Amino acid sequence: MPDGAEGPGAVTLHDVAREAGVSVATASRALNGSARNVRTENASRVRAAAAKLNYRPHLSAQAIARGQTRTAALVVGDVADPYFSAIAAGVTEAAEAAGLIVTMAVAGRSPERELEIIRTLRGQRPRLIAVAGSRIDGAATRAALSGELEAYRSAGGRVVMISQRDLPFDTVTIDNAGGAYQLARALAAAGYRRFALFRAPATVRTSRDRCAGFLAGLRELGLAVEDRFVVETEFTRAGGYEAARRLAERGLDGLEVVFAVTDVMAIGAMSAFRDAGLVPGRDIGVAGFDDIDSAVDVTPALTTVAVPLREVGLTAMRVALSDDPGPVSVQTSTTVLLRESTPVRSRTR
Amino acid sequence: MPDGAEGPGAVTLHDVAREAGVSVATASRALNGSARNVRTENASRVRAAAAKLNYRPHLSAQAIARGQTRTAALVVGDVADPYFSAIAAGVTEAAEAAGLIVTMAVAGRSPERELEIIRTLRGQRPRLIAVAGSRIDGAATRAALSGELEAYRSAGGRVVMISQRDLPFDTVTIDNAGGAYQLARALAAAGYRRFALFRAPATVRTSRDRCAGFLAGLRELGLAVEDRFVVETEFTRAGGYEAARRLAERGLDGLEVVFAVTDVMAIGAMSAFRDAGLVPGRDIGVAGFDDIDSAVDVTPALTTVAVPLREVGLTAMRVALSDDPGPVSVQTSTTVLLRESTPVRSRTR
DNA sequence: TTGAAAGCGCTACCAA
DNA sequence: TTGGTAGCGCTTTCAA
Repeated sequence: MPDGAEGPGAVTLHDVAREAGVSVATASRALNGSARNVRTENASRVRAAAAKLNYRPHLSAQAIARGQTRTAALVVGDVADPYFSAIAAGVTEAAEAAGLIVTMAVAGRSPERELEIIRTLRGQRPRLIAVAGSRIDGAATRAALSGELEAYRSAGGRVVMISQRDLPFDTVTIDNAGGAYQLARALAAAGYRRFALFRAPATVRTSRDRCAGFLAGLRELGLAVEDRFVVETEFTRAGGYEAARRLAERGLDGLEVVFAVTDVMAIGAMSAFRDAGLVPGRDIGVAGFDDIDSAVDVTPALTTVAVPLREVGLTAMRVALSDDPGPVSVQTSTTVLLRESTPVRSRTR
Repeated sequence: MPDGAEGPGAVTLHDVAREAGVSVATASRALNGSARNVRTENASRVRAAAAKLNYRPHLSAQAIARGQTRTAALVVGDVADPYFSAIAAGVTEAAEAAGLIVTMAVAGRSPERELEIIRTLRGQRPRLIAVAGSRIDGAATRAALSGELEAYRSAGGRVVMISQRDLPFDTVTIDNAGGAYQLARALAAAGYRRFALFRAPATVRTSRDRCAGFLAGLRELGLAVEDRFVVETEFTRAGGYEAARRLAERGLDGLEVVFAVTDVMAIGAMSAFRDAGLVPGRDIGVAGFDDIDSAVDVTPALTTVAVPLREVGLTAMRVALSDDPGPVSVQTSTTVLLRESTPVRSRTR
């Protein structure tokens, strides 16, 4: 009893074995091994003893002895963000179905923090590491990150990147460019001609892909976004708010619709427009991307590109738990949802 | 190399020690122990070897050897729910600040699942277990849950319950009754007299406390809620939607405002009212509880009772990591926020 | 079917 | 300051 002050310490297999009057080996077999080779009577004695003492096997000890854990590690940018929490929901659901415990870490959108987290997580020897975060191009940490994950994989671990295809690991991507492309066409078909683009710094892949897809869609139709209507801002609600505020302040000047690269930003933008006396959906169209839960609850309901976030999480786990060795890449498709925030424009011309 | 097919296996301290030409003891000291007692030259050799081999200490092995882990366990009802994800954000933030890894499990609002999860989690030997979920009264699992947690605590673990005070452990509660009480008074002061109540089954503590507080607030003013306006429904957006739909179908019949016990339900209700051709805030007032992010983004903005969710998470961790032995109970206060969904009623009478 | 004992990767004590 | 070594709680041979 090393830590008397801290309480009696947890019950060990030894205690159970003694209580049941068998050896630890037998107790181990009865509880967590192939119970087949244990006499029924002994097996039930052991189980009774375990129940009586409220025994739980020490997972770390099992991990050491067995040489593997039953843990899945998940890295997200921010749990409180519905984008990530929906993915996390999918991941945890699949993990629990597979009998794995999830350890989750929050990188807070910082590549340095992400790297540090993965270093630590690797020490857990999880069965897999799923990384959901915006890959930042040109981050100084990229090589280190890749090396860390590579070392983990070569030691037998599985890596799955969610929504970031530029690292040589299993990947579940979202068709960001394709979805934005379709959105551009849909908005054009609804009569919109003068667009603004709210985006994150170009180093954020997700943002860049969505922008590129959107612009490609417009270009095919002979349309474009004027430079002064391209606003670079933060990847948050506040960023969207701020961008819209600036725009409204300056005057819309013929602008018809804003595409913000995430719903969260779009919702911030709607709020700013309203605060500036503009009615979203009437005075200015607004579209987002992701189809987070609240997209249907804002008024007017937000036009967006639906991403099956929970399913992305499920898929990531399926990929990571499969036997397929080579870097697999799964692309989940997206769906344009036109809602009241971008009503059909009847142009008179 | 036991598992040749699976890869070379992870680098161990032995490998590092050999590479550096020192004993494992020295390597251990240089890397994870008090580096003071290691000759500078050796220390840097070891660090160099560790870096070269991309070594990460096996956390499970450390846990076994040291007799304790650096893990915090968190149980939530549903990660994708903003209520829980905000709490989770607070918990993870505090955990990471304390150098703890978070393992998170989702109970899916089922007491049985919650119990099973806690059993498993206990095997992790985390430093603490934080349980954020709606306590269900009369659940058959209550005693088992309590026993499980008690066993964990008596073995030196810390338990903190979030928003549920009926178990004998450290607790961080939300002033559900008080907040609802204040809300009732505020609505009455704004001129409302005829109320509806959307609540979860009475066995859900949070729901019950909020209802009780609300009714107490009304009662003090000589007001009440008619039985036919008390709707029991699910604790979700769909539940709120359904309740409002039924109400609208039947006819409001003088009803002035609905208090739904969570924002998520209130937002569902707003949506149903709108679908029934009623304008929330004009034809019918709506109020919720929690002040989730989207409460300000719906239109009209939702009147609610703000709960400092992230802070609840932070506080829970602070309590659990403190030395204070006795069951501590911290109550976080709430704030009524009157918004456009319940405009002041000018009664002409 | 059982128990003794050798590890698993690491820490920490004890001697040197 | 160092290395040898005895554990930590568990699994899994290997003999009996």
